[in-house]
Amino acid sequence: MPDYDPQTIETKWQKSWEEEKSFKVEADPAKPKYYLLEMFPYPSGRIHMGHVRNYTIGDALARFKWMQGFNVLHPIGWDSFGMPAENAAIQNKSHPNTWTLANIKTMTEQIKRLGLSYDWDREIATCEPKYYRWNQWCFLKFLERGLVYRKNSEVNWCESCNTVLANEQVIDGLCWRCDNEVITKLQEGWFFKITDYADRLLEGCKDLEAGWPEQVLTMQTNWIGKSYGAEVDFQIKDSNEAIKVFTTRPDTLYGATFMVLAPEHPLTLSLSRGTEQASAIDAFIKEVKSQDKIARTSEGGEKLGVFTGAYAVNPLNGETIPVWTANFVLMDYGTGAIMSVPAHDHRDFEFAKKYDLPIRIVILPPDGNTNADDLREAMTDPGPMTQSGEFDGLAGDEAKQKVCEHLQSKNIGKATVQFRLRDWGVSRQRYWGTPVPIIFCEQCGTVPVPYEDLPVKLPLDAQLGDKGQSPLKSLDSFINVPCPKCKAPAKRETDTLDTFICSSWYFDRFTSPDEENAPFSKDANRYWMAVDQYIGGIEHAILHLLYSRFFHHVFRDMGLVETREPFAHLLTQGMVIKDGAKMSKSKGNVVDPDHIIGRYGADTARLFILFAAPPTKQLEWSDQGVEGSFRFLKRVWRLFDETATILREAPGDLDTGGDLPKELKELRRHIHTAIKRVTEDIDKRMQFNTAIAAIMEFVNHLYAFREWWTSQKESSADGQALFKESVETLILLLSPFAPHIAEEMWEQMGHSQPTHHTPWPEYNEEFLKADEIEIVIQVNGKVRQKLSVPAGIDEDSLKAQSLEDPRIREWTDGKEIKKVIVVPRKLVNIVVK
RNA sequence: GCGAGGGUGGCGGAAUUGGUAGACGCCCAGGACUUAAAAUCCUGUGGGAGUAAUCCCGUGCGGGUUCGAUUCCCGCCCCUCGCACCA
Repeated sequence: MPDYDPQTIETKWQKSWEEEKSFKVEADPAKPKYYLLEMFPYPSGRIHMGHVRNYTIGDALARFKWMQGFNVLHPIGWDSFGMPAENAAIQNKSHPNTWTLANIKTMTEQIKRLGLSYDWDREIATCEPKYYRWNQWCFLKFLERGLVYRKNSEVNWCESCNTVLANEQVIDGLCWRCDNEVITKLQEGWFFKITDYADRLLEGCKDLEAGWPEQVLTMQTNWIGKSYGAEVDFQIKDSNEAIKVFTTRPDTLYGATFMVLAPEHPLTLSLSRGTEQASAIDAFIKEVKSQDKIARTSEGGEKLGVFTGAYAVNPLNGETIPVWTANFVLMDYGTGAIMSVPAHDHRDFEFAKKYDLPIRIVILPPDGNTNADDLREAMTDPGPMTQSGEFDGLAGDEAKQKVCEHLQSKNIGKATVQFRLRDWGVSRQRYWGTPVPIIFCEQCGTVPVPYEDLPVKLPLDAQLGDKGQSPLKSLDSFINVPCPKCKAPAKRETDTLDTFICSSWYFDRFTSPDEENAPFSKDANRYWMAVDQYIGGIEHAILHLLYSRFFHHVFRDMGLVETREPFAHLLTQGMVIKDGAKMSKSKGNVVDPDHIIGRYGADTARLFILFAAPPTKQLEWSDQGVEGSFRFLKRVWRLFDETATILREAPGDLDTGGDLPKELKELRRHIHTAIKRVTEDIDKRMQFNTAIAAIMEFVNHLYAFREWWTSQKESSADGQALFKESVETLILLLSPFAPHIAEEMWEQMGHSQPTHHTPWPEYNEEFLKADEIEIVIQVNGKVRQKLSVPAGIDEDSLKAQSLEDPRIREWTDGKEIKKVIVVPRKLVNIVVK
């Protein structure tokens, strides 16, 4: 009678799965497909509990889908370009490639010890030329489509990482990777025109409502930030020039009492020339430029401004209004200039009060008071226009529309939209990434590397500078190339591409990882995409998930993919925490997955992680909880092991002809209840914790049944058969969560087909019904009695029986019975007074 | 400030359509087995009163709807996350 020995069992089955290539799949139009994907890991060194949780959730689902008969694509790969490799290499005086490959090796071993159902034949690593050549291909194709451009601009710069960051990679003014403060810097670089797709990315969110968490969609929607409004031209006094502004409140145009330009706005400087404000403007521009961009753009920052010396004309009321410049107006949103309506905008109000500028109420307040002197704060609510000439009385969208029509008819403005989204800066001044496939030629200018010359290989013999400066800039063998057009000596671009490009289409590559003539095969893509279920951390809610959607939309325009969106369903798993905090080395609360697997086995680790919390919630690590899961698996093993003989001799089928004794009927009901609960918890609710709870309850019932059964003098063949059915069901229900122990028991039961190729058990509604059910009897909504009655009892008898019950009589005697509510199969509520 | 999600025993969490609040597990206590321990099994376990039967209270707080509310509505408090001078 061997004890449960996870190490032996797990080694045995992992070896078997690997040798048999148990989870290898091919596209097969005859079978329904299911593409399950976890966000592929960065090979940082060793796996942590967050990885374990991510992959365990995915694996449970994948195995379940296999058993449901789907052709399951469940791949894994490595997001293996990026800065940590460089930093580690500098520290260890090694090479990023060496470091990365060693980490992949270590982490592969660790992942394999978890018993995950991956198709390892599809493994990819983005740092391999056969992968990143297609990043370059995408770059060139996007360039052809006008979606890539180069510009000199103020960019986010991380001093510690020595590189540019995209807007999405700046979190609270800090670098997303190293938490260092981000500064702005003028830098030339490549941009992806993601703004061209702003509207479609926004609309796509609607397609995703059924499958994505609302939170993520809200974040994406806010990030794209579409605003409806109007562009309006304000004529500059005594000049032919106009200042173009964007406003979301054209209905407040009559209240525009001054204007504000961004300090960087070209008119700020030019308007002030020749006025007595010239020197003040010069000083102000200088001051704002030295001001930290983050501080400047954060709410509550002090609003500072200076009069430019110039005036403009309000196009609707003809009033002359002063033009100011101020730090809170940004050059890169809208037109870089605003009309200020202090009565109806918080910022304008604050600014007007500070610099004593006029305020005029043009939206009627609820109390009807239009005296601006009484205004304590800006009134930003919508309302009827007032003091606005012919528009008085119009309100809301109608008012805005009418004003826009008027502007348009006079050719001084029009309805328009603005987006908060900025183009995606993809140039990185670092080494360990995809080289940008561009050559600079003095004669021909910027020349794309011809497709047939791809990949532009990243030279692996380069030595990193000790501050992370890219060695490419000084590597003559890399830089010096003939111009593809004129063959004259030219120079390669030395920037590399943002690693987020690698992860923006890897899921497409998984459909045909060995494709040599394209980033992926269209046929394979058509069969496998979209990803049916994507699983990963919420930290990618904007970054990776937005970029991937952008790529997918472009691919669709290129005719490479057919689905509208790449990820049909998204699950954002919660964090793993311990002692109330995220696991981290600095806090010393890290639990090493290897340690847990070594001590209890992968099945215990998996079971605990799935049982401790629903997948989307954060999970508090508990060593005692792990003990509990281990104890449960031992309990399952014992149940199986101690009855192995009985199970082996059991007849295959139940002799259903005879009426079963009560205990057997009960057992059968427990089997089918367990199947129903586990199936629905996985499939409909994705709530593994309750699925496992249902299995635990089932096991408790099996123990109770076994005790009753072994106490019987004679054991019936039906009992034996049903017990066998119970244990086999248990094994199958358990197998997505704890696959090794399940597989071992399954084999010992005499099955040659592995569990993941065995159909998922089905329940029979008929067997879910009990003969006797418990009905709760309430008096005035309080539970006073519980009755066991036949399941088929009719309402009237139930009602009568309830009213006659002695204990209920104690509450109802001498009182007037106002009403009796009967909820079939559940309760009776007697209302008395 | 705006948006989203939360608040249930000592702890993690259940309650799926308005119908027995606390499933399942952890912790803890008691018992069985054992020379003993470990392992295992059994019992108990929201709070209060009571020998007990049983009763009262109880899902952040205050109200409401309802025969009945963790669930729906109104107001408030607190926590987490995201956005945040975006005109």
